[in-house]
Amino acid sequence: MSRSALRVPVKKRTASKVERQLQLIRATIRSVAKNGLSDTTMATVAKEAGLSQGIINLHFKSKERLLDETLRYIADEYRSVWEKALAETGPSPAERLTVLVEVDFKLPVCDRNKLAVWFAFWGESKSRPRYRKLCATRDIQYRRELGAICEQLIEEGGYEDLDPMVLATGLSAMTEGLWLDLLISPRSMTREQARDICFAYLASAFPRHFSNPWPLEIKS
Amino acid sequence: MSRSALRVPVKKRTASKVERQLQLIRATIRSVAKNGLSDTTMATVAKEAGLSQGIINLHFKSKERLLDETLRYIADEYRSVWEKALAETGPSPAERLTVLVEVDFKLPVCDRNKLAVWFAFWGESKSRPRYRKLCATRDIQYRRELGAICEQLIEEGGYEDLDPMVLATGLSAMTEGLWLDLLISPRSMTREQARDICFAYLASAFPRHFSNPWPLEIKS
Amino acid sequence: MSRSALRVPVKKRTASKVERQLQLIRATIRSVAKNGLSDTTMATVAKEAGLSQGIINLHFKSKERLLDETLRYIADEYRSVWEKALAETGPSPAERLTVLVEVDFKLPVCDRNKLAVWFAFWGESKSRPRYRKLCATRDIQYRRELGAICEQLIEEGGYEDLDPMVLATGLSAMTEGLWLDLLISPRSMTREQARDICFAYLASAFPRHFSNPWPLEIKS
Amino acid sequence: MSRSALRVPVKKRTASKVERQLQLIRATIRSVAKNGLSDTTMATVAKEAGLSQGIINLHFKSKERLLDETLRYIADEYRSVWEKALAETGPSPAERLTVLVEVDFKLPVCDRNKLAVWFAFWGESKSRPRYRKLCATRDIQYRRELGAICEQLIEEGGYEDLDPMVLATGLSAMTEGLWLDLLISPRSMTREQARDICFAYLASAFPRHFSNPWPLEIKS
DNA sequence: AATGAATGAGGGTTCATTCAT
DNA sequence: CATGAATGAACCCTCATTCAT
Repeated sequence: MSRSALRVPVKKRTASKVERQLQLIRATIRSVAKNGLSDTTMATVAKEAGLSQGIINLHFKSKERLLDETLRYIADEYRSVWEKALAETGPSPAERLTVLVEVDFKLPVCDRNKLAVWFAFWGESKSRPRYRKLCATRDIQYRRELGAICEQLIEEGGYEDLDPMVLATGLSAMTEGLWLDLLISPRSMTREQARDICFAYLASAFPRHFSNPWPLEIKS
Repeated sequence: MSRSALRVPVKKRTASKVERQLQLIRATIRSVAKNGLSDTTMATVAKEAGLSQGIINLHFKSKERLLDETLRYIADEYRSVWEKALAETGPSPAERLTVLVEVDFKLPVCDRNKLAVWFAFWGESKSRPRYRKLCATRDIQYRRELGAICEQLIEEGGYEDLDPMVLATGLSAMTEGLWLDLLISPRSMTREQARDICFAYLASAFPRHFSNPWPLEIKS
Repeated sequence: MSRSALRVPVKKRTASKVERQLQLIRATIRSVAKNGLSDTTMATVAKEAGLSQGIINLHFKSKERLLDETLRYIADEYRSVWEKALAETGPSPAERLTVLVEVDFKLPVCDRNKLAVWFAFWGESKSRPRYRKLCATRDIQYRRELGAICEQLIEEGGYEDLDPMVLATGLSAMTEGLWLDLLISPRSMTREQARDICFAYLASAFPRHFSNPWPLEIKS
Repeated sequence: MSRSALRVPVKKRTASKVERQLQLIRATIRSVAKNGLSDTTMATVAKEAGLSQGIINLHFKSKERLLDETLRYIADEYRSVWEKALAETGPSPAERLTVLVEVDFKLPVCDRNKLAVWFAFWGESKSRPRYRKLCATRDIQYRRELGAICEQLIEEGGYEDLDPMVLATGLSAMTEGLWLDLLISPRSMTREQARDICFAYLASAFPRHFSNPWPLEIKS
């Protein structure tokens, strides 16, 4: 009997290829979080994945491509998470806004390893247009959505002196800044406290839709 | 014709130690901004400074020390800028808050090269406790001051349901997030617009002390 | 004409780990003999081995380790040679002493390249405790054996006024000194003449067991 | 009054040049003994001398020349010591031989720093013809003298079956080997014990002129 | 004569990539 | 597909030498 007769269906082989790539991307995330981007080498990733040295160049053509795909993976995941969350939510802008804030401070988005990866790439983004582009794409979609929701809420709630893009940009920036805090000083805040700081902002801006989530007891 | 007649004004061959170190630190900032942290080498820095390869190890013992000193330089500069600004401002908490926000979005703090350096280091901070420590030191001082000012303003203005640390943390996070936007998408916003997004937040939180800085016209 | 038709027998691209390490150690011996210890670089060794630069750090972690292993290799070889020679010799102390001297002036021990390595390391031994330790280990075993044999011979032959350790130390020192002569002035003496100088010493000390190996005709 | 009028006599300046060179040579000896030849740099020597970096290239043209002069200094000193010792000794060959052995194991010759330098250079001598030449020159003179004395002693004492060059070479080799022992294992022997091992050799070879210097109590 | 800042070639080492197995 | 030995370019760093002071 020939060896090939024993083989599992070809489909499995293709599937396993995607799986391997995912395995390597996840190993990359762990390595970047643990070692930093500049100390992440093909070796650290391969070791983290429990595989051999040459495997990355087999599945991704180069280190550059591996990093690109890793960033794309996180960006795609982020987008699919909030899109799914919105899809499961009713039309109320306040509720939709609540949902958007909440996913930003829950797993799988607000995972410290993934935050480390985000900031690692952001940290290099000025000098690497490719990263900036990948990040920007993610961002534009999100801000557009956020802006639209804010606009609805302003109109619906009669907050005439508010600018939707100011709100969206401010909230988005606050989220990113809080992520940074969670990354750098994880002791100073929990994810829930970070989230509530955003809700406090929303309570200030939209007092008839959001209320202050006291008390928070943020450290120093 | 004598050789000296042909001589162009030559860079000083010797300079004071402090001067050279500053020159190298500034070259490092430019190189990190231009090439990213992981593509910043002794060669790129030396070239940026217009000096030879070996000079860095002469003045700083190692690359590691050069990067540490660069981060410290920026952190020190930041701190001295806002301390000086506060020292020149009266006791009114609203005015002090205004000043703090304004320095964050003016030169020399809100310089795109320096922002690139901040985020480059933040991006590696999870894996490099030394960086985290250096950054944290800067941060703690700033937040304490910010928190104290918010506390005064809350008390003075009768904003009883506001938490000073929530305000301070939120404002600080928003600033950092806006810096990130200015770094990654410099086209989407000016420094002044970014600043006004912060003032919009303050206007929401402290309506009797700050007013909305309309119109902003933030892009997409 | 196909390319493969032109192919010369190619060096194996992969070899067993032990084989490669041995290849590199032998290349190190040649390089130290040819260039001296301080002019032996990773490049000279790699070139001598016909391999690439990075190979040494792949098999030995560092240059330091390569040199350590090289010294250990020679020391181990030396010890195994005289131990084997003694094992093949009968119990007569005079015969055993003869064998020990002979081994010291025959290949593979008395190889000029290896002598060069010995003296290269001895020359650095004062400032490198590691080398001293490696050398001392070799020495102690040898002297102990030599001392024991001398003791037997003294007792057996009734050389009551001789001290075994003085003989052993003196003979051992003379051997090392002759090695130095063979290294520095290879023209002045052959290995056999050097050996016979030792036998002349033994003939003086143990006249009833050794006789003078005349004539030697040593050059000035 | 002109500045030059205040100057000390020119002679002093010339004398100080030689002094400086001596100072640097002595610093080199200490550095080679302490750091080894391959870790002896212009910096270690300058520091050992308490002078500045550039001074060596000022007084010697290069590092190579400094090392040459250092070796020459030690070789010259050695020669002048034994020549002076012989000059102060009568015509008796046994006495002259005694004197030669004694100076080899007394200061300033048998100084551990200087031994370290000797062996450092010998260790590199195979690959550096210049060193070999410098060393050989020293050696030839010494062996010729030693051979001549042995010849006289053999003739005078009727040791007909002894070969003067064998004795001279053997004694000289033993001395060098004992120096090596003193360098590598200073604990195992004193200079006096080493000397007496040589005298034991002479007592074996020339029983009517030398007697055994018991007891020695050499360590293992 | 003496200093020490500056240079730049060359050292050891790392690491992305290749390729025989 | 997968491995890991091998490569070689590029990294950080050292150090002999130069030269303005």
